[in-house]
Amino acid sequence: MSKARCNYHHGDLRNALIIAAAELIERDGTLDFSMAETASRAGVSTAAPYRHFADKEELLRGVRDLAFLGLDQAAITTMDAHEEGSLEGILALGHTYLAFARSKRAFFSLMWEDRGDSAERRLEAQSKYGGFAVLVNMVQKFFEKRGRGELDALYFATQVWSMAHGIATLEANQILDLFDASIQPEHLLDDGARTMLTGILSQTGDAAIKQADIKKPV
Amino acid sequence: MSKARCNYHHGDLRNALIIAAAELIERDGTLDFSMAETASRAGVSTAAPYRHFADKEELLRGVRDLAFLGLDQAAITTMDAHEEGSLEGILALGHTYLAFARSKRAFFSLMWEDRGDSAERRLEAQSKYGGFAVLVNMVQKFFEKRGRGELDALYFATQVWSMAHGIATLEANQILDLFDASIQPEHLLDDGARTMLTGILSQTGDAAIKQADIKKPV
DNA sequence: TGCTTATGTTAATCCTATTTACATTTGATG
DNA sequence: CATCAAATGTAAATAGGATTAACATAAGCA
Repeated sequence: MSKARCNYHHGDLRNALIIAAAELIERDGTLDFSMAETASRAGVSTAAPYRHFADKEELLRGVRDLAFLGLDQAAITTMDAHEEGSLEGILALGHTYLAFARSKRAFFSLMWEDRGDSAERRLEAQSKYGGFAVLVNMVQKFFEKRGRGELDALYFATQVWSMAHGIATLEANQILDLFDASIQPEHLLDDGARTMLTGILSQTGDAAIKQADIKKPV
Repeated sequence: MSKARCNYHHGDLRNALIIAAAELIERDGTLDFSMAETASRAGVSTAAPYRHFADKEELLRGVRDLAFLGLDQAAITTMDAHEEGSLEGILALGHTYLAFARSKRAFFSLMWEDRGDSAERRLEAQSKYGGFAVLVNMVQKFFEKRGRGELDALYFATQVWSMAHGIATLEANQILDLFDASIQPEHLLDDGARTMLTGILSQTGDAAIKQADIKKPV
């Protein structure tokens, strides 16, 4: 296509806008970027974004998807760097999560904030939380390696994730150190995760299975 | 004072505005209320709020303080309804926390979001988190009742709180049920809290103390 | 080539926060 | 009590930012 064509039609404006918005969020550390600046950064007029996004919320959801890709990638890298089924790998994944929350605060809050997604979006959302899938997988391998593959990995992964998420959220918002300046988030997380994962193992098989069974009382 | 006086000077506009804003947040379920509507709801002109708050952020901080009072009150009520030192009381406190997060989503996120508080505000903030103080107290009593008063209640309370906070946050944003529709947040929390609190007790005194000691490695 | 759709542009429009200039009240002080 | 300064309100701008309307250009295709 000719230069003129290239000049008028961007070609991939949708993604360019998502990236531009992400850069502004990164630059200012807040989600309060302006549509106008985003557009100008992508080299188009202020109205152009509305050809690709109904409103700012929709653009924000696009940025969120991008952020999830980043976290998922980090999770996979961490998993690959550790022995399959090792506790250490799971703890490292927690550190990765904490590091992400700290270094990308705005993105982190954007990712988990409820932005009134449509039903369809919620349905496909599950596939986006790749990081969580990685955790479930690692917990499963952790149990299997110890001959306890019958334990509900999804359940325990959710439990560990909840704790990691709580610490990460509090840490991202600088609340954790308010009560105890010497607190060490990673240690708190390691300790808690270890307790939850090995606690179930130390019980007798029967008792353990029993606890696993009652995890979802009717 | 005369009627005329009452009419012109509100008398307690600052608080009236905080309450008006809280009502709008409650009504719409979002923090995106307008200053103008807040003012009119309090019966004053749109510029009046600026005599009491530098900007919307400051008003929001006022609302946040109010929200903390509500949570603290709920925490105290829960504590008073249970036997001192009982595990059940601690679990009930977790349920109170979850219920608050679910029924007051907007307030809940407002409370923990980092809103760039000044250093002074951060200093006095600790006194505001009364709910957490209640938890620390209950954990302390829990340990004492079992002859393990030497354990670090602040540390374990933080651990339990982190988990409760994670579950509450995920639940408030409707994320927890995305992976497992049948998941029961309160059960997840009870189970996790029980594991963390009784896990430490089941160890031998020496081992337990050792673990407690290494909780804050230098 | 000529039509239809997609994608951009410019110039409004609208909503809301915040400020400015002016008015009223209160409270302290002589 | 009379008066002045500070506090608290009001009405009328100002400003910034999202979103839309009307119009232009490019692409894809019959």
